[in-house]
Amino acid sequence: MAKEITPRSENYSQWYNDIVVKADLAEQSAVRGCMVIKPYGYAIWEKMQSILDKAFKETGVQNAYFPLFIPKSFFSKEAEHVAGFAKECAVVTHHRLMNNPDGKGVVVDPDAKLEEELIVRPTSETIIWSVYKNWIKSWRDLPILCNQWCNVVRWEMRTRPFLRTAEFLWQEGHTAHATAEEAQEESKRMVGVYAKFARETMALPVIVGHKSPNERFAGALDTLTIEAMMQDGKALQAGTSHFLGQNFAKSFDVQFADKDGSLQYVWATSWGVSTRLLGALIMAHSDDNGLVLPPVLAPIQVVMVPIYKTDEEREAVLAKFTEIKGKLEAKGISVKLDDRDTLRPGFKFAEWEVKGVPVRIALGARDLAAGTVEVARRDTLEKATVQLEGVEGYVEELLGTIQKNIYDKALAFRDANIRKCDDWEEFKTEIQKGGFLLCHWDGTAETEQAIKDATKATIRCIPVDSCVCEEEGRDIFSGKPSKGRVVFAIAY
RNA sequence: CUGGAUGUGGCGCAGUUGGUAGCGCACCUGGUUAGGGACCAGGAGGUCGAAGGUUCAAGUCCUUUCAUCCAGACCA
Repeated sequence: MAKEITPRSENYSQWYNDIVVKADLAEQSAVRGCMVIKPYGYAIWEKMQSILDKAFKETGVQNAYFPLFIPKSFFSKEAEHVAGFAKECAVVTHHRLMNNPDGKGVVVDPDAKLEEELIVRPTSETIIWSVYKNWIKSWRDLPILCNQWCNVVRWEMRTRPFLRTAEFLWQEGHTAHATAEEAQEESKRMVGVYAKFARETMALPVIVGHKSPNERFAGALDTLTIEAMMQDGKALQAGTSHFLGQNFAKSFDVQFADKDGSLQYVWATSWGVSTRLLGALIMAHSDDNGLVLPPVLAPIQVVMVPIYKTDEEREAVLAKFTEIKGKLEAKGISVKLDDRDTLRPGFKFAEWEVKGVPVRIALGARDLAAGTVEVARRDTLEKATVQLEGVEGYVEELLGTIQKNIYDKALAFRDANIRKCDDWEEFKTEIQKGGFLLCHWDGTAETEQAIKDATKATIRCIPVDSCVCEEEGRDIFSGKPSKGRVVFAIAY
């Protein structure tokens, strides 16, 4: 089985695609720009979902579900919002097919044209706010904290597995509050949930910050983001949390009677992360041998590969493995005993490596005689011979070590690729090398746009919890005064 | 939408100046193997993206068309 992966250094895109395919995460589908997420890839997504979902619920958020289709009239109520999404919407115009009169296949029945077209949701703000209008009458009804796990469709011109697909899975939270402060706090709380998840679960050292006005969500007053650095030095927006002000409340006329009897528009937030997180995971941690999964997210944390020549040896090894497996599972560790009799050990080693399983245990007659076992770790590819007795404790500790090591490695990489830059000429060449540049910015959209036009670099965020750099300086492009540095990078 | 490229067994590819399709991997059978992607022997599987044209003869030449990939443009 050919599983060679193109080295990162040769073609980063190809390297990424290879890992997606060869680690058995996803494949291309018959529909342009849409992918099939395979069981192994989906299992990782399910782990992400369960951890995030728990974190959401701890903050009082409840899950709900809203329609896939949005009447065109709903969608066009918020002017900025529609401007942001209009170019990439799938539209339902008919509701029936009929046999082709010329006998070949089926055609759309022209008589089944919808009076009002339906938009396949690119995001659900509009349909949700049309519903919230009926839910909200009094200050006692607030806050409303809903999240939905669903798919959305954005007809992107160019797609890439996980990073940008025409259809993708995500969660979108939509909250309604009585005051601006409360809404802003909610928005901050949720970006905090994302940052904690990215760092502790995905081992991704993200930077939290505000988006510049140019990069904000269509219809938001403020957008908070977690920005990650990929191994080619490019930035990836991994999650966002928006303070929507009263824009949607006003567009959908959502008002409530306040304690003092006055009628007020509610304040809103929305926040989301998507299967793009899987793309971030792949690009941040993988190496040229394949996927590297942080133990917390790995569907299989430990794989056992038996080595034997005879049936007697096989039975003895499998019996010992089954015993260890029980002990590991008792500690909550997910274990796969690869007892396939048709494949050789070397093949299995390579296969599980491509799939990113954090720990591999190999056991053969030689080990049984010596009372030892071989434990290999995916992140460093190191192998150790350890005592069979108590190996479950060793493995449990190792999983924690690996989780931490993957994070530390990514953090060291990120920090090695962040630098300050105060000279425009230097900026133009440095930014092309990848990595983040911390530069002064005068706060204007014009400057930001000019820099983007000249270099393709955008302001990834105005950091609030790492790389914070509040100091007086002069804008790298315009030379105007600045109160602090922001993060510039070329992004996915 | 702009460039560039590619469509040939499941996957990856070769196929000279046109002569009726081949290789590697995977698959099936049998055997030997087994501590880093095994080996030997045998076997099955394709009207070469689609449509039309030139020709005695088209995977190969011409026209049209469809699809995909890469780089742009685009993208909360």
